[in-house]
Amino acid sequence: MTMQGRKATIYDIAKLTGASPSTVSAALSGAWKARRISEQKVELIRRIAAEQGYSTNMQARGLRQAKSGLVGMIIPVHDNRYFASMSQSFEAFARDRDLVPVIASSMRDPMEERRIVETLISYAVDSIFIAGATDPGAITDLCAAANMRHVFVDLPGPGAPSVISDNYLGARMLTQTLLAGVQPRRNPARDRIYFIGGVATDYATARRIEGFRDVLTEAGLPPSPEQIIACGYPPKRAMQEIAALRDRLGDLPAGLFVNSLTAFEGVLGHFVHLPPGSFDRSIIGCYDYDPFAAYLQFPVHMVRQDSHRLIEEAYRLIEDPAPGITVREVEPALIPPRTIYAGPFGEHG
Amino acid sequence: MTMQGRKATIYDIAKLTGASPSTVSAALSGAWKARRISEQKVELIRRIAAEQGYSTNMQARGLRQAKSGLVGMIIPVHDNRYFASMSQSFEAFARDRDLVPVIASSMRDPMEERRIVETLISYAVDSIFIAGATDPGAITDLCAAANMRHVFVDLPGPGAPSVISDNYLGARMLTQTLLAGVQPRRNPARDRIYFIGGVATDYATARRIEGFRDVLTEAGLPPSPEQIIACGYPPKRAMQEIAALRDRLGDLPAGLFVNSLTAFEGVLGHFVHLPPGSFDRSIIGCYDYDPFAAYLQFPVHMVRQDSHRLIEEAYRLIEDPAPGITVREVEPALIPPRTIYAGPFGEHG
DNA sequence: ATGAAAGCGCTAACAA
DNA sequence: TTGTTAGCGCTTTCAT
Repeated sequence: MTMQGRKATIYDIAKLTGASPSTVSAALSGAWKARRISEQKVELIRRIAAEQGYSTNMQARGLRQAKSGLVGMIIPVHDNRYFASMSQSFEAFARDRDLVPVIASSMRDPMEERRIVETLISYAVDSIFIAGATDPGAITDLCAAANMRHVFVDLPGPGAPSVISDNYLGARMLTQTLLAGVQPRRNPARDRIYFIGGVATDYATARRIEGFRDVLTEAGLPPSPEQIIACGYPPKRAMQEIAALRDRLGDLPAGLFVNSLTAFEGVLGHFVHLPPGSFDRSIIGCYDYDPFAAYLQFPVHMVRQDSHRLIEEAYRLIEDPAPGITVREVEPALIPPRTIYAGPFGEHG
Repeated sequence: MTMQGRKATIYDIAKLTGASPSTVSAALSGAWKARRISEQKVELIRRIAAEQGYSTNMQARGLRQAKSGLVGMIIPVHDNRYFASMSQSFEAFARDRDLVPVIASSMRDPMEERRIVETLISYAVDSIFIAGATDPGAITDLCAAANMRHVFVDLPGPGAPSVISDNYLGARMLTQTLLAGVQPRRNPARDRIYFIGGVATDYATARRIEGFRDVLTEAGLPPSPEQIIACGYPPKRAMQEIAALRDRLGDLPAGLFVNSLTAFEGVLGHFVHLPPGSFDRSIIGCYDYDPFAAYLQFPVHMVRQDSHRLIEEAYRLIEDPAPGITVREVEPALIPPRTIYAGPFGEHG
């Protein structure tokens, strides 16, 4: 054990072991069978390197090999159960491949999104996973110019493979469930199901609205435009909108399809001020799952997207790209109220 | 707009603009006042660079400057509201400094923790933030050997500055609140407050147990050992333990101090099977805040640790290190039941 | 079975 | 005001 100032390099180890830098490099990087270095020497080099606290300078290796050992992912926000579990899976699969994950959040800002992609390219990441992109076209352009492999998760992008969850199916399932549970009170406006949250031009939201609309239409209850309140993702907006809706209706609607956890947070922010029992005549659903939302004061039907499989498939698509632009769909699951689902990392805390 | 195979380098731009590589470098890196390059030339270089889709190769720059522009952080898990909001803040502050955050989760595995530190060192990150370390000593050793600046968040480490939240105070506040709310039923064992979750040897948990114990002792109710169930963080363990406890007592205890969100998830997993009304005679508290936990079927008193300030202070300590080993404490806040708190990123979704 | 040397793309001294 | 050159630490031919 030595060391003080500078970090040890292969030259230091070379000097200490009497081998050449290239031998040290090969011994330490595992490329030593090909070079047929004696096991003895490898042992010695390994020992001395460990003693010196040597570790490969990844910037140098990366520069030389024109790759970094990093993988990038862009998510809208960290502080959201859906994306947080994506991060967890992304990291796990990255580790399996000895890659270091770099996860950045865009706050759903297209400008920020592009900045992040440029940064990741600068760092020569292996590939980029883009979840919940707001401007997939721009991203593909940037990546194409830099010859960067990328995959879209959660919404399809042009010119790159995508793995998305079946939003149409999920929305249908949730809407059907809500529909089966509405308790009419002879108040036409109130007795409808409302859709709240998300951005209507976002792919995922658009597909969910389609599912929502189709199920209602098939039931002979085609939704009017004011039933679809795509007020964005920020909690505050959803809070304002649900308050306004309740004002208009004089009550909560018979059914509520909340389109994201963040919108649901806002809805909850409003509910908090309501007297208990206010929800008895409403049925609530949320697209996306949160364990704590499973046991609220009122039952909540949730759709759980399988973020783990989403990421797994995304890695697959990146690693052996099929010819043409692939779009792979993963089925979401309906989680009944009061159900705690333990994810793939449930053993940890 | 050109480009096909290789990415453009400063040499390409140099050739295209008739300037030298170093001029191009200076023009593009912003170091050009010092070099007094004519604005004209800078403009030209900028334009051509943009046209060529040039972007700095950060591995090369990093190798040359012996730093990478990356900052590392280690958290136990991504999928947890407390650590997820830390990530969000960590990223925001990193961006302010033009640094790229690399966030890795250790799953509270000391081995993994060390592996991550080594990896981050290999990538020459600027500094490392360690949240919820399980083996701070080992981390400091590794960092010291590599001369790596680091800061402990959430628990104090040896040989490096730390910024922690005042766990003792938070636990006192929460315990006092619970104590004030217990509804005795003349059943000595049941009428007590139980502490569940966490690892007794972890710093944070230890401090919280102290606070818990002290408040109870001051109230003339010194806790017996079986009142403190430090069964770890995994939800499943907490679920088993709360079930066992309920078996022993024949009922839920009068008060429950849940020591983390993950343990709380487990507790909830048990509660789900209980008939409604089971909680009317229990008062529940949770150390750490989750917006969805604010509106459960039963009221929950929560302690919100100010992760944003924690991270802010940590950056401060890293950037101008005070002489000696600093430990800075940040006060947590008690959040009453049914309160939705909007964090610093509440505008986003 | 091993060593010498070139070069990845950049920046920083040093010249001019 | 700008150009030349060395070198960051590594991998990789090419010799031997």
